[in-house]
Amino acid sequence: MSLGNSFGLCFFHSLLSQLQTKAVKSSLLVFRRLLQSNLKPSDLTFSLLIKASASSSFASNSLKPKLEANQIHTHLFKSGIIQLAYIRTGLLNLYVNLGCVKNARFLLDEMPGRDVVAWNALISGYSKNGYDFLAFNLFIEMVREGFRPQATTLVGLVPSCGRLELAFQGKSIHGIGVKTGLDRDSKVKNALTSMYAKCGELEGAEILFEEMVEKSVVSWNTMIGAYGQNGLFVEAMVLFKKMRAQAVEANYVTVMSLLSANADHETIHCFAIKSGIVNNASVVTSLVCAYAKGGDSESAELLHKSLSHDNLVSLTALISSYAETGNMDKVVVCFTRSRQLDMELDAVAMVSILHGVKNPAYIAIGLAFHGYGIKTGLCIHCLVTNGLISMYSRFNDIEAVLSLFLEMQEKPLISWNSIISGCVQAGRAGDALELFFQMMMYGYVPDAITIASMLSGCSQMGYLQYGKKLHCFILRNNIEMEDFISTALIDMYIKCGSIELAERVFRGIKEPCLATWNSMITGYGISGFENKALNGYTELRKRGLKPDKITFLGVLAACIHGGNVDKGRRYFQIMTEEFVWGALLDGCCIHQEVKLGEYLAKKLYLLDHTNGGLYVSMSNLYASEGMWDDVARVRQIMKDTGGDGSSGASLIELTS
DNA sequence: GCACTGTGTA
Repeated sequence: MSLGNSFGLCFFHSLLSQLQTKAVKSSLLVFRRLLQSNLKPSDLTFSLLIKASASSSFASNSLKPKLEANQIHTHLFKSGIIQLAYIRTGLLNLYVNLGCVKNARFLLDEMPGRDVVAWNALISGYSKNGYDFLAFNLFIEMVREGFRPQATTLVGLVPSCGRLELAFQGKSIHGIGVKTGLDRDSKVKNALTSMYAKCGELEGAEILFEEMVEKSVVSWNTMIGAYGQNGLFVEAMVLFKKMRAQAVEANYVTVMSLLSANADHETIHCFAIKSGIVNNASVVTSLVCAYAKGGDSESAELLHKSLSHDNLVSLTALISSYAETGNMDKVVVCFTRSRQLDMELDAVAMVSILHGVKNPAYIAIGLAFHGYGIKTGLCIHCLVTNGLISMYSRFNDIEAVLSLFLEMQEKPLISWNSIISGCVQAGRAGDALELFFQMMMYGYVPDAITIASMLSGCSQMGYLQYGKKLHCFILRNNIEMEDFISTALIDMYIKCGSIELAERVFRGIKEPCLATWNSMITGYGISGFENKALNGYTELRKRGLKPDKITFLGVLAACIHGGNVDKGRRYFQIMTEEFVWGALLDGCCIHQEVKLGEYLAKKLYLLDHTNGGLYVSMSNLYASEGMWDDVARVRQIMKDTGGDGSSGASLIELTS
């Protein structure tokens, strides 16, 4: 009998250890089978059971693994095996992997003779789950109780300092490492390198990296990532080449780090194929994200389909790339697919979708997603509420915006920013100003984004005095003056009638971006400085910037204002010869010039009647003016000609 | 060691 028992157990043990690597079916199922066979599980059985559950519990959002962990916990409790330290730590680790840090904490607190391994498990558990302060406090508690930290302790704790950008605490840990000699451990060195990089102290990272005698692939990856995170993309690539030169084999993290360091995704894709890393799901997901970000939704979708298991991150990237271009039909298709797979969207995906609801024609879809958000509880996230606020403010529904805002339980700065910019965009600068004062009364300090919105509000109302106060605020608080803020500031001074002050701001900028040039050119135009506007255009071209629709409208407005028809005609010719007419048509959407738009659309049709984008632009233009009958008419034409304006397939049909 | 995300200018 006892021999039978040990044979039976051996059989189930080997089954459980196979599950660890395959991680397919529920390990608990195997365990139940074992109990049904009247076998008595030993501590080894439980150890294997816990390990098998832990390896299959990752990347799952569902409740099932958590319930399974609870069941294992119960069995352990009933059999008394939970008293064994190594079993208890295993269970603690399982809870940590499932994100149940409270249960893990309970296990540590009630542990009779807890050892340093248990402390390590919970410290790194807190850190992994983003409870950075708890991780730090636990470390202090551990040291106070007289435990000596190990290399594993530091490896678990140091990432928390990087995430919180607690450089000082990170350095203290580094100090402890030096004192105890633990810093000689290569894992500790890698963790510290990453911490310095995340805190923006690249020099520290470089020193540690150079110091390492034996650089593993993890070390190289860490340093490549360090450069990438700090915007030094060329350095990241150079280091990758060095790594290759030293014959260190790249792995999936290398590929992902390079992708996030803005490396050309097609090149990296080739490299991944050649080195056989392309089968890795994380790499494919990152590639989907890279293609999606680059606007190549088609390639992104192809890659996404090649994944054996659909995952939310990849799907979200795909959804957001469709949403970015306002292609809500595709977004809905992706959403439907996620429902069929029984995948629940998260707040990040929801936000991407809401971002895509720009065209008034899709307002019903926006409302439907609002409903979905309420039903699923996603609306509790302030991320989602901010998305809803922006969506409703795009449609000037300020009442909806205000009620959403009032219902928010916590109102972080970003939500104030959402609602203030929402009011400004809806042309209600007065309300924006009132909210701005309220925000200040609550003790919030405005950031660059608040200021940019408020400046835009001042332009609307012509509040020069208040605009000047905001300018002072920017100077006093050393708020970054480039691009957004300076453009808004210039625009404010122009709209408030002070071209001189606008010029002064403009001259203070070293490298004005296109938007800044545009606002200055437009400003000169409407203030009657036609020549200065045209000089601005020449200067901008000299600097190698590519003018866009707003530049052209600014230049044309300057010519019209100066009554200089000939010059206007000449610039108009340059635009039509060098750039597409379509840019001008989209420009009409911004200024809601329906008549001019129709004229341009006819011209464009003669040039290229297969251009589906033409109909889309016209439909958008009509929609922006609320001319719904005309929108319907254009859509009917699109249907009749078989072009839906976006799919490549229909274009092939038309030309064949 | 890694991927998806909101608020801002013309």
